[in-house]
Amino acid sequence: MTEYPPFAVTVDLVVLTVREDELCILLVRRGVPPYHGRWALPGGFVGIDEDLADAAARELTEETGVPEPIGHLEQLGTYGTPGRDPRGRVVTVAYLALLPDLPPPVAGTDAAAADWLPVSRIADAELAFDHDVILAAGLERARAKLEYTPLATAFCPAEFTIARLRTVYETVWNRQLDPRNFHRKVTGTPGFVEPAGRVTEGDRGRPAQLYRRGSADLLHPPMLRPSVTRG
Amino acid sequence: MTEYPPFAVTVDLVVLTVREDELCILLVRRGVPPYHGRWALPGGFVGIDEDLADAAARELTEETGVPEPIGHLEQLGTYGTPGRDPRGRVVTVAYLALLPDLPPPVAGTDAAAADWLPVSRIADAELAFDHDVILAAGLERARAKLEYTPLATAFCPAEFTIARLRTVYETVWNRQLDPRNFHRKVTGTPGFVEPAGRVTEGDRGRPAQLYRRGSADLLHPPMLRPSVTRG
DNA sequence: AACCGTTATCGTCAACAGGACGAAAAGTTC
DNA sequence: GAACTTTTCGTCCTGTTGACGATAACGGTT
Repeated sequence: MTEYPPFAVTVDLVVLTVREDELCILLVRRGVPPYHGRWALPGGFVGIDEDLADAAARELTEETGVPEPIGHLEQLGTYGTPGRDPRGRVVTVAYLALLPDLPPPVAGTDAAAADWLPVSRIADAELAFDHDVILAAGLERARAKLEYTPLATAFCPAEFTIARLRTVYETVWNRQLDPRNFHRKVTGTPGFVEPAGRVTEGDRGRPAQLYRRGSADLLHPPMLRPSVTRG
Repeated sequence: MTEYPPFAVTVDLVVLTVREDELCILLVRRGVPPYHGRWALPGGFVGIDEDLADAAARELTEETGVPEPIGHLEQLGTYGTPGRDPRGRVVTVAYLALLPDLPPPVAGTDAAAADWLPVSRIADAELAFDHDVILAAGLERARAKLEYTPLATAFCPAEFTIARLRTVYETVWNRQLDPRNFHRKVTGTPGFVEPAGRVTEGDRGRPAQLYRRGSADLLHPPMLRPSVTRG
């Protein structure tokens, strides 16, 4: 293998959650150069005998403390422009994680701090490396996938109400949805959700039916974003 | 950089086209070990100072002889499971290319032969490395993207008829579509196609209006695949 | 208990989109 | 010219969707 150019390979994570009606991302403040003191996506180098997905899951567990099977983790894209990392030729494989609301994260070894930040308040050029580009790709992927997959359920706990699911859509899409039409559409899409048989208690208003994620992994028909420019 | 594990990075291409009512993929027969004599996706190692997308475009031009701006090229996914390449730890970034029908390719340096093969006739375990998995991902990506993007036009020459676009959909989806409803839907979706002002000549039947690709890169409403199981 | 605010859920109606299919238009082939 | 092929427009009918009224079922207040 000495005949081929040597690269370093990392994984970086776009970890999204919905908390308090805001779409938040897990960021770490870098404790070492380069970009010392800047916010960055959590991530790290891939071991020479480690699978890419395993490395992503390992980093996710390290940063959040949650076991893997919660939420959703998928590959987002790979970024390897020469010069994107001043330490040398580093290719990073970005992963997108969608998680339910969790307790605050713990700082890792290389990170001075780790916290959930609302994506709406992340200014340009605030992030290390090309992480702003990766974040933008993750956001667009998440918004698109809510349309034609049941992945909004990954932002919810195991049992959730239709209203909770609706706030997920409203938060990620930044659009208000009609509660009655949303309820009809979600319960009418086969395999999206299935009733858990229990209801909420203690909240204001009428108790709501609880649901679990259904068996479909593609929505037919899809949940189309409103207010798209049509003819 | 010597402190980090050294990887080799390659690009591999899933190059699809529609020819003679069949979805075809560009494959090369390997002329060197490993997998000597087996069909494989075209690809190669990324230069230490080369961008990933540039490497993909370079390989595409080398194998097909077409300049880049024709068709469509996008990143598909990254595959890096340890052991997928017997030469060592190789991470490959797969790209998906959609091209109009082209003349037969020329064999490259490392390839004994290169040719278009109908995807329907590729048997299991016929491909080198994990290229069968990458091919499956490329096919599914292409099928899905025809639904909500105008990428079917990438399979067509610069000017094309609605009927030509319909055969693209029918071939990629392997489903028959009603010519009248398809015509209404395509011409009614804003930004999908725009008339070129000219008509075909010399064919059988009534001459058809020629169209170019429109300005939209997302279809509203999308072209939904028929015969999906609904309630 | 009576009332009110809040939230969940069901129903109604009109507009629109989409599949099935008839029919006319405009060429080529024999 | 007759037959055939292909494009393009129109019609009918059904199902989906957005706007919104109405009712159900709770907690809190007087």
